[in-house]
Amino acid sequence: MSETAARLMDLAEARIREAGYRGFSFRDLAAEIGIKSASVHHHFPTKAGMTAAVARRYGDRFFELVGPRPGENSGDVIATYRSALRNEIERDGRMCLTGMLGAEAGGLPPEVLEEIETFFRRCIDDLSSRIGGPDAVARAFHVLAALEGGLILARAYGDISAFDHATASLTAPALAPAA
Amino acid sequence: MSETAARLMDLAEARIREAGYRGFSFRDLAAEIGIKSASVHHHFPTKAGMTAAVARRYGDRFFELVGPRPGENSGDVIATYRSALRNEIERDGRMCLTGMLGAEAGGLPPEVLEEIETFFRRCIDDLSSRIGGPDAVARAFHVLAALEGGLILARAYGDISAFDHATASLTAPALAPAA
DNA sequence: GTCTATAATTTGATAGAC
DNA sequence: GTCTATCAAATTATAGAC
Repeated sequence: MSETAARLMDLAEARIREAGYRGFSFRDLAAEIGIKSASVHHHFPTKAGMTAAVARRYGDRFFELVGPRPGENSGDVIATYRSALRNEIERDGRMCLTGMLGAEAGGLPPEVLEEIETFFRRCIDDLSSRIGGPDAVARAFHVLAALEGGLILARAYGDISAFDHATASLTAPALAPAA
Repeated sequence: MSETAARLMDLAEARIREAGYRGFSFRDLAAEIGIKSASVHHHFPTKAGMTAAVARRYGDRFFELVGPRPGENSGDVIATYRSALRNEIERDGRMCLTGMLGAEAGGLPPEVLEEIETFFRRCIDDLSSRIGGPDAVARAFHVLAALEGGLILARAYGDISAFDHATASLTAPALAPAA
């Protein structure tokens, strides 16, 4: 992949995380790096295809980032996921790409939807297998939901501490909620 | 408010929950009820203003729906919120309106953002005061995040059981996570 | 790989008649 | 309250020269 294509994907990723699938245009991306929109189409024929490629790359990076380390325990896994997603909003105040596109799922081209579904299935598979125990799958769903929802709250509040409040109990389950 | 205006708001709400703020147009709404887009502008001068009105009405309905009942305990409150948000995806497979707009926060007109922020603040205030206890605020954040994130997962999976898995532990905290 | 040029459509919004 | 007519801008995409 050319460096121009990579820069275009970087820009598209940032815009999608900021305003969603309909929140960016080829003209925007082109202008930002000083080329024309027709040249963007040379690298990515369609917007749907480009978005699917961005989502796939996002997933690849994510799973490399949260990959298992020898000797970890289940608490480490959740903290790793939490840290990875917190980093998104800490960097630039934006959503997780797949969280954004998951919310918008009903209005997305099929090829994008497929990438999003693949990403989340992979998350649940990975998380649940590393958490282990009888309720591992449900706990994986819960962790992922709290993290994505925590990002939404932090966005709405314009304050990262909303994410911290929302997700603190995930990594300290032993001390957790009492009625 | 005229019945036409109410129907337009209903349609806008459904579209936003499906594809976000940029996922609907005045022409779409107009066509669906058999009028012209110029007539929509008569009821709602701007798209941003209409969306803010839709968000406000959504919040008013929501808080009426989850309003406190005498004699409830903290478990009831969470179950009430859970049921209210589950109902969204159960009805038509769509997101919570404010969850969608919260994710898109970075790309929204200020007047819409303000409504979203107000909604979530009110949620946290209400939830935390009814949950009570020393960690009430953090628990309120956590509950709300898990519910909104649960909706995202259900959308991405195209399966409401993702929401159920993700949020089941919220209403049974005593039996919850063990390492 | 980038450009000019252009097509076909959609968008938010306005003016003014009825 | 709805219409026709229109606007200026933006959008995705293509053809073909350089």
